[in-house]
This record gives sequence, structure tokens and C-alpha cells, in this order.
Amino acid sequence: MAATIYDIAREAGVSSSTVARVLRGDTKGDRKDSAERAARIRQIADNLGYRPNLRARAFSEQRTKGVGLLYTDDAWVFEGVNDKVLQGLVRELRKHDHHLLLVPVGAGGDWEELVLGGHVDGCVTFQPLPEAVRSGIRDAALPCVMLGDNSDPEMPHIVVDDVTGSYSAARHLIALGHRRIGLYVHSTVKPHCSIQERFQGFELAMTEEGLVPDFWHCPEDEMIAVLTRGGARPTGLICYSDLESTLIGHAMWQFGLKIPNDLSLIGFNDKFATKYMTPPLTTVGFDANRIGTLGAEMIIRSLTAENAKEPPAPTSVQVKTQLIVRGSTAAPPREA
Amino acid sequence: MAATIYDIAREAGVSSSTVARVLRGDTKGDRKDSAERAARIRQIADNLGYRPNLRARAFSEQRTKGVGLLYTDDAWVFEGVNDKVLQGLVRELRKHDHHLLLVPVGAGGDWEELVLGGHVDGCVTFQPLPEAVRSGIRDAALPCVMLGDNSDPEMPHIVVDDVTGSYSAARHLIALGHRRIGLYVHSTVKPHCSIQERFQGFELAMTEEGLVPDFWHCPEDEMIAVLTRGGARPTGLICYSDLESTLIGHAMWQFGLKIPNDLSLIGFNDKFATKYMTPPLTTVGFDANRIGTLGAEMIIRSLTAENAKEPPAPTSVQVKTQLIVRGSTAAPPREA
DNA sequence: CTGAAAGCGCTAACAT
DNA sequence: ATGTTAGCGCTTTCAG
Repeated sequence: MAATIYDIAREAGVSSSTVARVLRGDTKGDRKDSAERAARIRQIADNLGYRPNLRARAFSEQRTKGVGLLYTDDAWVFEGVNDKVLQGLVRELRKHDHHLLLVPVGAGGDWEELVLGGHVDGCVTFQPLPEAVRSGIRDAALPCVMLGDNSDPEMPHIVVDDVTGSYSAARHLIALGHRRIGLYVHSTVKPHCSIQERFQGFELAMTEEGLVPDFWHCPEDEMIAVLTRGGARPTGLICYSDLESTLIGHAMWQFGLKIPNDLSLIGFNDKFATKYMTPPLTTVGFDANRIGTLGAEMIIRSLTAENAKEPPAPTSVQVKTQLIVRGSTAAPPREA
Repeated sequence: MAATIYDIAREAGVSSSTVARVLRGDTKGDRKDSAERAARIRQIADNLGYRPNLRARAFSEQRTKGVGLLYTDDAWVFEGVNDKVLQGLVRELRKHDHHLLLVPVGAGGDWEELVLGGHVDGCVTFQPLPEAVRSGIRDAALPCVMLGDNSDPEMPHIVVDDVTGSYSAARHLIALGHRRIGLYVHSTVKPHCSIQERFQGFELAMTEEGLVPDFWHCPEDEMIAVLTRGGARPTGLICYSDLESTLIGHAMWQFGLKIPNDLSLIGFNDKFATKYMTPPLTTVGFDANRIGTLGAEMIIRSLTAENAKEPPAPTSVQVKTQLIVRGSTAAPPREA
């Protein structure tokens, strides 16, 4: 159906190799007759609507120029700021003539067949993956970059500077006069490095001031119960992400409590809508798009480095965070 | 490097076709010796860590089992409820042993080469695409399903029942006593069918009551100016999406105006966070995940129908909407 | 600079 | 049921 280099070759009266070379621009055009022939070949290709067959090329070159995005199958892959990460990833990959495949892990449909079967040249992972997946990738020596996860020191990864982020958040609350401050992670968030590191930064700021860091990893109703009970409840809460902030902020409103008057709230991620919350959310932001861009660059590099037989050095990149102070934080209530 | 069927064949002392057949389970196992041999072949394949080479298979079968998701390169691809659509799409495709490729159109990186070069067997489109893209797909006779866009009657598509959605939203406001009601679409939203149809439903409800439908397609500050001026300003606003609701709700709060007391606000899409807005947003919801699932089923069907040489009949599917009444709507203020 | 030819790994039609 | 063989369309040596 579609024209091949052979069709062109026949019509031009040359060999298929010549066509292939010309079409790839792999010719100098020194001699005059050559140049003319090249032009004619291009002309014929154009007339025939020739388009290289990518399946054949992938087979021949033994690579697809595809990169798989592996993620565990929870509901939050495209949520939060991951959309921006994804955007940066896809765009940068496209710039380098590669493309992204979405590969949920553990959602039926065998990821192994797809990823290890050679339909992708490398992969990028979101979130901590099951050990089986990691070892599968490692055994296959498949180039891989982990995003937001440094649980595997062997693999290059890009993470957010969580320690500094939560440190500055805690510092901000302390400076406002808060003494009882907590860090809240929703129970649906699976344990991984970001939780630990956000706790570390938080803990550091607290202990520097001789304060005791409180930590919750529970469903929202438990957290809400703590925040709405009388007595020594926290007056400031740092949330693992903007999701928790949304949940807690809403609950406070339902209970007739005011933010920031009754509770200072800090989110994480600076997703778009938080700017428009009531009140606008103070949050720890970072350039999510850049995570994607860097991830793409990194995987592309190891994909090309592979051709050069040089094993890519394990690399770790941190993306800076910045506290964005808006309206959800203020001095603690008097009685505190 | 990786084991092939030839390696297995050699070791088992059989032909490669036999290996291929056994590995595909394409054998009855009638005779005892056959069954034994099959078992041995499987054993050897296992030992060798055999895994079918998907590139070779794609080349041979002339299909990749890949589906491209085409979208114009704006910032909202993964925003709103599109994340859910995407989720449904990916999962359903994976169930049918297919996978999704992300293909931004017009962001550098040639979509044509990727899509028309045979790296995907079909495609699904988000949002209205440039005519050049549509005709390219049509000329290549590439199976395609359009999501949220019925601008091309030739192509199968899945849309939301926008007319009924906005109709019920308007009806709700009218029942509450509102007379001056507007429909607001942000200027960043490009003209497409949903806008028209949401206007139609809105207009219908209004004219049924002898009311005049107001329509704005502008940046938020213009809309805000209209809402905060004195006199005959709208008391009820139906928004094209939850984005507009977020923007407007926030602006009202800044101006010291109350929702729903001073303005009743209705969103569209029912994205997760709107339930937690202050107050919770009344919105028109629909099963976004289902759009993805249906889209996947539809494209899979036309991919397999193609093998049967039966041109897929153009199909149109509508996903139902439902008004979700929460706290952002109430009777209009007295003076109105 | 060009042509001939091998090879990439699998599927499928055909013959046995 | 099994083996043989011919593709699938491109890249890449290797001669000329």
C-alpha cells in the first residue's frame, strides 16, 4: 500500500540503498550527476507520498525511540502537579525525536511484555515502584530514570528538595509564633522518600527551637479530630501536599473554624488551584515542569550514551523548592 | 543478546515455527510426544529467559498495538477531569493488550512521522485538532476516535451531553428565582462544540421562561467587572468549567461578596477539588473515566474491525451529565 | 558514490 | 503436527 524505498528505487532506476541514503541526507552531493539524481529521487518520493516505515526502522535499528512512563496504578498519576511533570517530559522527549508510552504497572496488561519486550528503549518512573518492577528493569539493563523517588541509589533520579521545603515551611510558622506544629500525610500516600525527607526538614526546624515535631499519617477524619478537639491542638499544620490542605481547609470551614486565625495551613506543590483557595494557600512550590524536562534529558542522555557503550553514571538531581506565602498562615490564636 | 525462537529451536532440535507455535499456545497437544516436546520447548524458553521481541512482531504483523493520543499543545491536557479520561483510556487499552502514546501536536517533534509512520495503529484525539491534522489522519485512513469533539461528523466521537447539562444548570437557577443568568467561558478556551452546546441548553432553559441568556467569552477580569458593578448584574453564573468557577469564586471573595448570597455559581466537570471549595461548588458532573473507557473500546473495535475489512460505521456516543447541587447556589439577593 | 546482500526476529502460507 | 520458506522495509556493511 504505502510506498517503500524499493518502489522509489524502481521508478528512479537506482538501488534501494541509494534511495535510503539520499532520503536520509546521507550524501555529500559532490558530483553534479549525483546531486541531480538525488533531487529526482526526492521528487519521486514526494510524488509517491513516501514516509519511512517506523516499524521496519525500529526492527532494523533495534530501538523504537520510545520511552515508557511507569507508574503504580493509583488514582493520582495525573493529579496534583504531575500533569506539569508529564508535560515537561513529553515535550522534551519530542524535541529529541522520542515519544512517551503510558505504562501503568499492576493494572492488568502486562508491563513486562511491553517494557522488556523491547517496545521502549528506556523508562521513566513515577513514584516508588514494586521491587519486582525495579529488579526487572535492572536485570534487563534497561536505562531508567526515577522521578520523585530516590529509593534506589543505583538508579539516576530527580527529586524535589523536600528537606529544605519543609524546613522553610516550619521556619515560617515558628517565626509567626507557632509552637505546636504538625506534619500531616494522608493515609493514601504510600511511604516513600519524600515523606521521610519532609519530616526531616520539619524536624530539624523544630528541634533547633527546642520544639517537638508532631507527625500524622492517617485518614483525614483522624487528623480533623485532632485539630478540632480542645486543649493543646496544633496551631500550625504542614501538609504533605495540596490535597491534604484542601481536605483540612474544607473541614475547618465546616467546623466554623477560620484559616488562618484558628489554624495556619501550609501545602506542598503549589498546584494551580491553591492560589484561588479561600484563603489562598501558603505552600511550598517548585518547578514541576522542570522535573519532567530534566527527566527527559537524563533518559535521552543514557539512551545515547548506551550506544557509546559508556554506562551512564548514576546521577541525582534535586529541584529547588520555594515557600510561597499567601493567606493561609498567620500568628497563632492568643490562648495558645 | 536476548534469546530468540531460533535459539530455542536449536537447543530443542525443532524448527522455529514449532517453537513459535508452542509459545503462542497454538497447538492442540493431542499426541503424547507432541505434548512432551511442547513442555520441553517451554522449559528451554524459560531457562533462556525468552521474551518475544515486540519490534520484530510489530514489523511482521504490520501493527504495533499502539494508540496515539493527539492533543493540541496547550496547558490543559492533563488538567480538569482529563486526568480521569486518560486513566480510563489507558486502563482499557491495556486490558486489550494495547498501549497509549502521548502525541502533542504542534509542539515540535513531528507528529506526522510518528503517527502516519506506522508507530501507532490508530489514534484518539482530545479537543479540536487543526484541520491539517484531521485531514492527514483521514487521508491515511487511520482509525481515529475523537473525544469531546464532534466537529467532524465523519469520525466516531464521544462527547458529553452538554445541552442537557447546561439546561439543568439553568433550570436549577431559574427554580431558585434567578432571572439574570449568564454563561461564562474563559477566553483561553478555544471555540468548539461544547461551548455551543452548553450555550444551547442554557438558551433553551432561558427562553422557555422568557428570559434573556447572557453570554461571555472573555478574560476573567472582564467577567469580574460585570459581576461587581452595580445595577443589573447577573445573580447567577454558569461556568464553562470548574476553572472559571474557581477564578470567579475567588474574585468574589476578594471583593467581599458572598457565594451563594451575592452570586450563585455553577461549575462544569465536577473535578475532585470542587467538592472542597468554600462553599462546595454546585456543578454539572459526568463520568469522565467512562469517556476514556468508551474511547478505548471504540478504537479497539475499529482496529480489529479493520482486519475484518469492514469499515467501522461512524459512531457517536454521548455521556450523560448530572447536576450536583452543593453550596454555591441559592436564591438571588432580595433587591434583584 | 553506488549497488549487492545480509540481517533484524517473527508470522503465516504452504508443503510434508 | 511439524518443517520449509517467503516475506515485512529498513539499515548497514562490504565490494566495486
